[in-house]
Order: sequence, then C-alpha cells, then structure tokens
Amino acid sequence: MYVVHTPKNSRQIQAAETRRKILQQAKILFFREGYHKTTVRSIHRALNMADGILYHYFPGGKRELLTVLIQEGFEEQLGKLNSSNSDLESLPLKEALKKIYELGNELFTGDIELMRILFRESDVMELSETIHLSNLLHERLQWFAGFLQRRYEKGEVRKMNFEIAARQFMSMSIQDIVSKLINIELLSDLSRDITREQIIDHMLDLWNPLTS
Amino acid sequence: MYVVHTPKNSRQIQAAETRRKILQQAKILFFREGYHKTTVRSIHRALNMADGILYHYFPGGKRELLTVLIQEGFEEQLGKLNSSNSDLESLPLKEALKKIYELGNELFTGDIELMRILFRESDVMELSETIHLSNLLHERLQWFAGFLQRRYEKGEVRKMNFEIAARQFMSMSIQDIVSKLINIELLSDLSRDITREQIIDHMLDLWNPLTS
Amino acid sequence: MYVVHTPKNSRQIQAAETRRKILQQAKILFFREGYHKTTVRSIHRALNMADGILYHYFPGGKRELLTVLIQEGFEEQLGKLNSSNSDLESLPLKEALKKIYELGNELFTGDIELMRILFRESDVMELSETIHLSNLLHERLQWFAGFLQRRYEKGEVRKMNFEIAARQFMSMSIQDIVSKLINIELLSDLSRDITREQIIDHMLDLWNPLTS
Amino acid sequence: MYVVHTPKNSRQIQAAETRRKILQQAKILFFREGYHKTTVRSIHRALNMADGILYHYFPGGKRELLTVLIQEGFEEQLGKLNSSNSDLESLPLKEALKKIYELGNELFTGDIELMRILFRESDVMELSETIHLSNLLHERLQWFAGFLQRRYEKGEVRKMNFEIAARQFMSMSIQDIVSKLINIELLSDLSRDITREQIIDHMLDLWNPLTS
DNA sequence: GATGAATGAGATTTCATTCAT
DNA sequence: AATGAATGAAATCTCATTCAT
Repeated sequence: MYVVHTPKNSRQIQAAETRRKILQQAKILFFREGYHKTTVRSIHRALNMADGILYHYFPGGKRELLTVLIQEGFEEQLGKLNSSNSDLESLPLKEALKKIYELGNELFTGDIELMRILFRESDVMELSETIHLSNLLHERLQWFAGFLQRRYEKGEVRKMNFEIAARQFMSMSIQDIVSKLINIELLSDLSRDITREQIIDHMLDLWNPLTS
Repeated sequence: MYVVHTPKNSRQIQAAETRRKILQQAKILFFREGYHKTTVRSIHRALNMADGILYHYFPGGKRELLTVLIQEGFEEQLGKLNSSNSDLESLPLKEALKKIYELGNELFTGDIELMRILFRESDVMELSETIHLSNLLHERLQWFAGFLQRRYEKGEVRKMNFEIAARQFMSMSIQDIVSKLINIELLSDLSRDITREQIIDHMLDLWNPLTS
Repeated sequence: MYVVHTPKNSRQIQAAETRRKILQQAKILFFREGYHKTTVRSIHRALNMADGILYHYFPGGKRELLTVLIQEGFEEQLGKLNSSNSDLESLPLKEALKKIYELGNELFTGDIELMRILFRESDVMELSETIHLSNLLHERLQWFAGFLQRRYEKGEVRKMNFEIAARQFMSMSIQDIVSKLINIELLSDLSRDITREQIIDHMLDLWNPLTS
Repeated sequence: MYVVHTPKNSRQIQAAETRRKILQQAKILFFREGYHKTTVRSIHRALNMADGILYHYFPGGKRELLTVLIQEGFEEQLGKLNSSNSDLESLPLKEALKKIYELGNELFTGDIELMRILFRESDVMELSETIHLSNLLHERLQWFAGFLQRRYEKGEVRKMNFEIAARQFMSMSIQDIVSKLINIELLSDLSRDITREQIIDHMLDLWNPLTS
C-alpha cells in the first residue's frame, strides 16, 4: 500500500529511506515504552530530526504510524508463512509437528516487537486491524486440521475430532508467546522443565492409532 | 487512616462507601476506555464529585487506583477458588472436568473487567502485581496434575505425563479468555461451533485407559 | 489584642492552649519552609489535629495566622526593649555601646523566626504591619542620637552629627542580622575575624574628643 | 540548541527575541508580584503567547526562569562594576568617596528588579546562586579597604582599622538599598533629611588625619 | 524536503477553605 | 470543640499538531 514504486532518483531514494527510519524507530519505541508513553518528540529526537517531519511522511500522525506498522508487518509475516507449508506434508509426522510448532512460534516471535505492540495497544487498534491476525490464525488452523486428517488417512494418527486436536496443539504454542508478550507468565514459566520435544511426544502418544 | 474494618459511625460508613464508589467507577472506566484514556477528571465527573476527592482517598492518584484495584480483586478471586477444590475429587471424571473447565473460566471471567485491565495495562503494572496471578495459576496447575494422577490410580485415565496433560487442558480454557480480554479473537472464534462438551469428550477419548 | 482575658474554666484554658499551639507550630513551619510552602494541612498534621480546626480559631485562615504572629511578636519585642534603656545612661561609654549593640541584635534575634518570616514574606505583608517595625527602629535611633548628644555634653565624645553617627553605628548591627535572615552573606561573613569589640573600639577611637 | 551567540537567519533572531521577551516579562512579574504569585499562565498572557511556549525555551519551567534571570543579571552587573575602579585612585578623596557611594548604589539599583527578586525569594534560591553576590561584595570590600590604606599613605586619612572603616562606609549605602528592596523602611526613611553629602562629610571629619 | 517555533487543549495534582456531623 | 469528607479553583506541565520560513 505504501510501497513507493521503484524510486528512481536519489531524492526519492532518500525519502523512502527517511520514511523507513521513522517506522523503524517508532517500532522500537512503541515496543520499549508502549504507544502512549512514546511521544512524537522522542521519535524525532531519537532520529535527530526536526519536530515536524513525521507529518510530512505520515499525515495521520502518531496513530497512522501504528496502523502502517501493523499492516506492513502482517504482510511480511504472511509471506513467510505461506511459503513453508508445502514441504510439511512429506516429512515424517514427528518432524512435521516439530516444524509446525516452530513455525507457530516464529509467526509471532519473528516480529515480536510488532506483536507486543499489537497486543498491548489492542484498545487503540481498530477492528479491521485485529481481524487480519484473526484470519491469519484461522487459515493456519484449518490447514493444520486438514493436515491431521491426511495423516489419519495414511494411518499415522487415530481417528478424532481433528479441528479440536489442531486447536489444542496450537493453543499450547500460542500461549507461550502471549505470556511473553504481555509480560505475565501464565503457565509457561511453571513448567519450564517441560521441553518442546516432551510436548510433542505426549501428543504423539495420545494420537497413536495403534493404541486405540 | 481509612478504617476499612468495621466502620462504626455514619461518617465512616459514608467514607467507606465513597472510597468503594471511586474504585468501582475507576474499574468501569479502565475497562471500557483503558487506563491511559481514562482521565482523573472523567472519574470525578462520572461520580458527580468534586475534582480533588480522588486524592483524599488515594494520595497516589490514578496509579494507586490501579494498584488497589488489582490487589483487592485478587484477594477476592483467590477466596472464591480455594473454596471449591474439595468436592471435585468425588465427582465422576467427566463431571469433574466440566467443573474444572468452568472454574477456570470463572477465575478470570468472575472479574473480567479486572482481568482485562490487568492484561492490557501490563506495562503499567509492576512485577509484584503480575506475580500474584502467576502464582495463582501455578498452584492451580499443580493441583490439576495431581488430580489426574489420582484418577489414573483409580484406573480412569491412561498413564501419561500428567503435568503436560494438565497444562494442555488448562491452556484451552485460558486461551478462550485471553482472546476475549485483549479484543483479539485468536482461535476461539473460528471454532465457535466447537462446544465445551466436545472438547471434554475429545480429551476423555484421548485419555481413555481402555484404548491404550 | 488576642489575649483571652482571664480564662476561667478548663474549657477556656484548653482553647487558649490550642490556639497557642497552632500559632507556635505555624511559626516554626513558616520559618523553616516559608509562608508559601507551608500548607494548612502540614500545620494540622504536625499538631495531630483535624483539618478544619485552624478556621475555628483563625477565621481568616493562613493569612490571619501570619498577621497575628507578627502583631503579637512585635508587642513582645517592644516590651523587652523599652524596659532596658534607663540604665544605659549611667554606664561607662564603652560598656554602654556594647550593651546597645547587643540589644540591637537581640531586638531581632530575640525572635529571629518572626523576623525571618517578616522579611521573606514582605510582599505578603500589609503596609500597616511593616510600619510597626519602622516606628520601632525610628524611636530607637532618635533615642541613640540623644544618648550620644548627652555623652558629648559630658565630654565623652567629640562634636559631630549625632544622628548620622547613631545611624552609622546601628546600621552595622542591623546589617549583620538582615544578612542572616535572608540567607545571603553580605559583608558580615567576609570580616568574620572582626569582633564586636574591635568595631566598638574603632568607633570610640573615631569619636574620641581628645584627638579632635 | 538555542544559539545565543551571533544568531544569523531571521528565525534564529526571532527565537532569541522571544526568549528575551519571556525573561523580561518574567522579571517584571517576579518583581511586581513575587515569584510565588506569578503564575506561568500570567507570563504567557502578558506576552500574548500560547501556554506552552515557556517550556520550549526553558524546559525547567518557572524555576529555570529564576535561575537564568539571576545568572544573566549577575554577569551584566559584574561587567559594569569592574570597568570603573581604575580612575577612582586619582580623584580627590571627597570626590572618590562620592563616586564609590554612587557605584555601590548602582550595583544594586542598576538592576533593582533583579535584586528584589533575589532578596525576597532567597528561600527559593540555591546556595550557588547567592554565593555570587557574596563574592561580588567581598571583592569590593577588600578593594575599598586597600583604597583607604593608600589614602592613609598619602596622608589623606588618619590611621585606623581600614577594613572596619570600609565595612562601615559600605554598610550605610547597602542598607539604604536593602530597605527599599524588602519594602521595609529601616533607618533610611527616618533620616530622609540626611543627604549623601552630609554622610560623606561626617566620615571625612572622623577620618581627618589632622585632628588625631 | 526540512526545520523548529508556536499553539492550545487538556492532564494531573495541590490546597485553602467549607460544612455537615 | 473537634472532625475530616468534600469542594473546586487554579497551578504546572505535556504533547500532538500546525505552519511560516
């Protein structure tokens, strides 16, 4: 949306660069201090730029900064995710689950700053912005339910409600991250000795078709 | 200074009442508008009271309001929870799980306003305040792992890593709530047709000792 | 003026006592923190009394406290001073001058707290209040000029403008005190090794009738 | 940030001008109303400027205004004084004393507004700020004692304690001013018919070497 | 494109004072 | 006489935003 299409001369290049710097700095500060505590002035100071410049690039001011940050961040994350589903089908089940767990984590931690802003400032955000994340997760969940179904058809897992199973699996990885994001240790910290591998082994055991 | 315990004369009663009203109104506004957007003035206006009264009861101002809100809220929640574990042991497994799921939900939703404030304003909060919640959940998790162990000994569930199983079960109910709290539908919304009963049946099926 | 005439019952005694305590505490705080920084609340706290009590005894509030403090203080000082002029006439000159220097100092330092308040808050004060001090000093000066004249008639000092001489003598002691009062060392500090005795010897030398 | 030295373009000139105007107006108000009664708002109103501008130039707010006012004022006064000692040595004694008396007065009255602020707000001021004035007077006193010594060597005054004599002479002129500054007439008013010339003649008479 | 002076609404907080109990 | 809850005006300061240069 805000992609400057093929900037040509040095002026356009510099402008794009300035714009990028502002976004980057805003992200850092929103992450570190929170949206409310971050002042427009502090962004300018950190960049060693004059006080009005933000409004040249983002007429909507501080609020627009947040919107753009979220939108651009999502598009990037989405790109990463979609490019990696295909090869999961051919992996052995355990390896695939490990990978899925990791990918889930990366989805968030890949841009943890963005996510943290997104969670903490959820009241500043508009509905349209949160729906993006929702859809992202929805698609992912549906794909994973399908994945389990296909593994069932190959006889690798038992018959069960795949959607619930998928949700259950994903909820554990999501939880970890949410906790980190909002600085509150929910259940994760308590079971720090439980490794990712143990969790996956536990699931595989429960899903084992031979024992049913 | 502010006698909380057994106020006697009418003035003390009225003072306690005013204090309570301020807290109550602050909670409503923090919940609805967020901590930052809620102004001290708006609290006074909503109460139809003069501008300085907040500082009479809470010299620490707006911030103290949040602290007190969280502390007093916790104590109340804690009381509720501890009074209900005992009868779970004697219930049939499915009924017990249902109850546990419900209790977990209630822990948060019992004072959803408080929880929402707590989650959203996590950057305003101090460590000591979040640690309360953490400990609460820790104890709950440990108890639930023990509960499953005892059911295993009775032959009602299969052998497994009870701590992981407990965490998994609880993470699903916690997730539901976290989603609501921060206004972002994570996985819950997507599977709105999945009932609580279905989830429990799914777990019971996986944990069934006869199929292993 | 505010003297409660012969209080009889214990209630009146206690009331007079409370009034006195308030004045005393106010003086301490006005002196230590200044009139503006001293809050009515801090006076009540220091006395461990309820917030409204001040207005029972001093309907004019904080400002009346200052007025009364100054008025009562003056009357006391004036009394002290007038009771000590008579015996100066008969003393040897050097002894008399020493005594006068001391008395001048005492006039102020006898209630240095009051003086400090008076000087620092001179803009809070009303004209009628400052005129008191002015008159006090005027009388003193005139008396001292007369004193020197009488000593001249006895042949103890040379002929000179006695009013100027009196003013000169007194200005040195007044200066000392003013400096202390407003926390600024003017000339006093610089000549700390100059003793009171040296100053008087210097004056006696200059005033010596034999050398003229 | 705020280029004080050699502002070049029109914006810098205007900025320096605004800064100067704020200081000037603050001085007027501090002088007229006192530091405490002068509100930040009243400064802005008097300047017909928006409410925040003060903090653009003086981030430390009202207090910084006072500090800067005192510092900049001192530097100016100091400059004036140092440029005038040299020619006093060659003047006839009476003329020199007249001049010294005048210079002493000017030191204060040259910026009587600043001095008044300085005296009245002595409790708001920090030690480092008052020490400036103290040093200024110290140097002046020492110089004057030396001056008298040199006149003695020329046979123009009698032998005496020159430091005490210097202090005595200066204390009379200082006193005049202090009285004015704090709105309380001490001795000056009472002897309004005593002229500067009379005082100097009195001193010359006392210091006369021929009569000793 | 860049600067930073200027704006002004609005936020938090303080505090002298009143008054019902 | 004493209490302290309640009042509300006013003060300081912040900060997103505008706009002339």
